[in-house]
Amino acid sequence: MKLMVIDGNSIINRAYYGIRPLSTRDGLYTHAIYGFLTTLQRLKDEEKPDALCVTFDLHAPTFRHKADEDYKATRKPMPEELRMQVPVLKEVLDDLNIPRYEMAGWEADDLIGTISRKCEAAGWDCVVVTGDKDSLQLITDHTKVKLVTTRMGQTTTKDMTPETFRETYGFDPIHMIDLKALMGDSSDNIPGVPGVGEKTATDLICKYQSIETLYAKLPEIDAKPAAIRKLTEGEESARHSFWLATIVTDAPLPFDPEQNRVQEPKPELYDLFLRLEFTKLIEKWGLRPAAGANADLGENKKHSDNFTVTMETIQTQEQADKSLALWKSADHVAVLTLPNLQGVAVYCETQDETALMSEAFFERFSGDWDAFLAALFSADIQKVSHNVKDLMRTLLENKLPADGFVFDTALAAYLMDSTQGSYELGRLYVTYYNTELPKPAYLDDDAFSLLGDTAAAEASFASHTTAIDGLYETLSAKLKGRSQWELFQTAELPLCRVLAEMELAGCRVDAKQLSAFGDLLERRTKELEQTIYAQAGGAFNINSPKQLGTVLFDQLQLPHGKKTKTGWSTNADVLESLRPASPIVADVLEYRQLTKLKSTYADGLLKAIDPDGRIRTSFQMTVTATGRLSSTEPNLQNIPTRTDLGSEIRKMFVPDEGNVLVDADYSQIELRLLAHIAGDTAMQEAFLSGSDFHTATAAKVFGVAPEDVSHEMRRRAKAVNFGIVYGISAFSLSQDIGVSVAEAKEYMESYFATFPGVRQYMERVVEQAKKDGYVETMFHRRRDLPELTSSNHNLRAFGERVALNMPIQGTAADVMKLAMVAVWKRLKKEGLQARLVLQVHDELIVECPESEAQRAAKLLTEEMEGVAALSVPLTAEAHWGRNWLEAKD
DNA sequence: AAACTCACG
DNA sequence: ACGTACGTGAGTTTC
Repeated sequence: MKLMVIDGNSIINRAYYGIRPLSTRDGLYTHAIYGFLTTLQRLKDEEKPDALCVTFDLHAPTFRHKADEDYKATRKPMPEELRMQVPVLKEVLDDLNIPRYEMAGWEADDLIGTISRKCEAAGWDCVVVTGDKDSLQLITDHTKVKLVTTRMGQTTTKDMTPETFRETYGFDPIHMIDLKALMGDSSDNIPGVPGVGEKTATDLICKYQSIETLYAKLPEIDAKPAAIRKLTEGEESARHSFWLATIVTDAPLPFDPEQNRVQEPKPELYDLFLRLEFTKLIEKWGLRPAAGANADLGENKKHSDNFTVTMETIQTQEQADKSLALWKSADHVAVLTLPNLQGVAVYCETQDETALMSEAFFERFSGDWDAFLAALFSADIQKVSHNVKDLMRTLLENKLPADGFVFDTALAAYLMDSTQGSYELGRLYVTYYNTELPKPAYLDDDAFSLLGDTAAAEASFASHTTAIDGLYETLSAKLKGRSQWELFQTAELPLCRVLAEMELAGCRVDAKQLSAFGDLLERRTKELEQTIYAQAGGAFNINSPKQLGTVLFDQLQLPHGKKTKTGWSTNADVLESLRPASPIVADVLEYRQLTKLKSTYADGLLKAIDPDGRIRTSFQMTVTATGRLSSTEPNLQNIPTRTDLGSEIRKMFVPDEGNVLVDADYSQIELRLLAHIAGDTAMQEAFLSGSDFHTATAAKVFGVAPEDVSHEMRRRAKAVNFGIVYGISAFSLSQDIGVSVAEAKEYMESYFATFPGVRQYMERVVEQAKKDGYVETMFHRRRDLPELTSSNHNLRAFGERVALNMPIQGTAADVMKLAMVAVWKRLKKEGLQARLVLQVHDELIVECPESEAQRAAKLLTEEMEGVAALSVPLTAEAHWGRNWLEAKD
């Protein structure tokens, strides 16, 4: 039989610092609890204990068995965001039916010690889970310690048994106490012997096992005279420390392992998890609502627990016509569709029911399906849906209208919190109403699998549609309250149509050229491979960082730089610095470049070409935390351009016969926005003067005339400019431009002296963000920053950098979105054949007949420059050509 | 699934 | 004392 006892304080602490903050919408932080639970699950899977319990420290002000003056005084107080999670975690453990032990005056360590001994006495094995190395003294043949460590947000455990302990430390576990007695432990306020550190102490314990033996033999031991003197003087302290370091194993704790057998959770756990918004865990652990539970949580009665939806299946043309007429007169309807438009559900408040219609699904619709869809998706009916862009693309693919959309619940939820990650309808429902929706059975790609349970599919389909209607009301009110309605109306929502058309249009790619280029890369790769093997003295997988590391650092003995979690880094930065050390390095770098081009771009893009020769990406509207778009399957926003060989790929992006690609990009939009937002007049003047901005910066920062700015000066000034936008640190800047940290610091000082408004802005924005808990763009796009209140230094520093960067990057994203909508409208209005095909953050690409090129270019720059009036010129440049590379200039 | 690397703005 | 720039997506290897 095996019992696992968990040091609750230790594990929740690690979880707290190891995971980025999560909180429920009413402000309860939950990440430490979440982390605790995932760790718990892992430990259970790993150990499969028969019994399980958790201990906690109880910091009662009364009696302390180790009544030292300021015991634990050096330990920092628990941060508030963690403290608030502890009682909730205890609640969770209670609902999980996991016993917890805490006793006033006793530390968790002492309880754990006692529990482990009582287990042994009862003939059980014991596993102690903690991050605290003090507990290692408890290790015996029947008690092992699972040491939990968190590095870079990754939690790993190490099993410490008598054997592994001896391997690591060189003495028996019980002498851990003696070690502590000598070296002390500042976090536990154990003084140890002054002047004796970890190394001396370890040596002594390895030799003499215990302080008893050590002091008995002190006169004759083999050590430096200084050490012997320190030991003599520190003897009393050592004995006192020994007592302090000894974990109590006989605390007056009634304990029987049998009483801690693993049990099923209580039904109440479900509601608790709902309150904590742990929907993922509910699903993963297969929790079900307690029978008869009443969740009195919805703000909106219709959307409270287990709401029932009234549904009607429309089958005849006559019924459809009647409904269509009603929907036209309604304020709005909520709509969802089945895959491939095989069915729709429409919720209309005036009907107070959800109409289900289907071409081939539930009850078959006997009327004209396409005509019905065309009527429903015309401008005559105002519709609310979820993921409108995708629906529009499907509609347009089917040559149906895609008009009259007035709201998108996914986009609205994204504006509410851009760091959520998932905007699935069921999740939103839990977030905003604390209520779960039925599983979305209707979303199954394999349509026929639904036939098995049509009723469930119908119910979930209908309830999701009804849910959209409720969320429309809730979210639109919230957006208005946050001044985000305009951003939603003018940028996000109209962009759906623009993007749907862009995705549908796609980009023509010359498959023949691309595959020829792939072959070229292949041949060159093969050659390099042989050269590298020859230099390495044998074949290995160059693509494996691990194997490459072995070759470079072990076999060839090249100096290693940074390390990663698993070994020495072999990234381009490191290899670049190793170039002079061996010719193999240059070959590896080239090999990397070639294989990247081959697999990601040559092969990757070839696979993505549709039969008509065009590549169709998906633009994601709800992914980035800053408001930018992203592009997937394939990603067309990271097509190479920085090297000559990489640029070859851009030549493969071509227009149709007789057409050209027009490429327009904003010139330094982020820095211009910084000049405007920060209100730095010196920076504004630099832009108004119209000269090259990085050169102008260099001239000012280095105090020379603009014509005397060298290449290197401009390069460094440029790096500082970028660094500022990212929330710079002197260290990173020095890394980036390859100068000393001191020198980088000087540049920054001189930069801030040149542009004092920028420094003021940086201070202002962070201060404001700490006050508000979020930052926002000029157009009120918002990003929550719970990191700023973290007690974790790194996390907080990250939050501060984000606070600096997001308003800049985010405003640039807003500007571009507005420009895209403006360009799209103007192209429509002027009746050009030109159509938008790509967006790459600050760049727009249009395909049009050669005859339209001039007009399209002019139109693009006008609209792009016209969307915002700033204190500096907002400029865009356009060029065109017979491929993407040519069109860049 | 996670880690590493690298392509882009 | 610590760790080190913002935002993405994809291919490959390894566990």
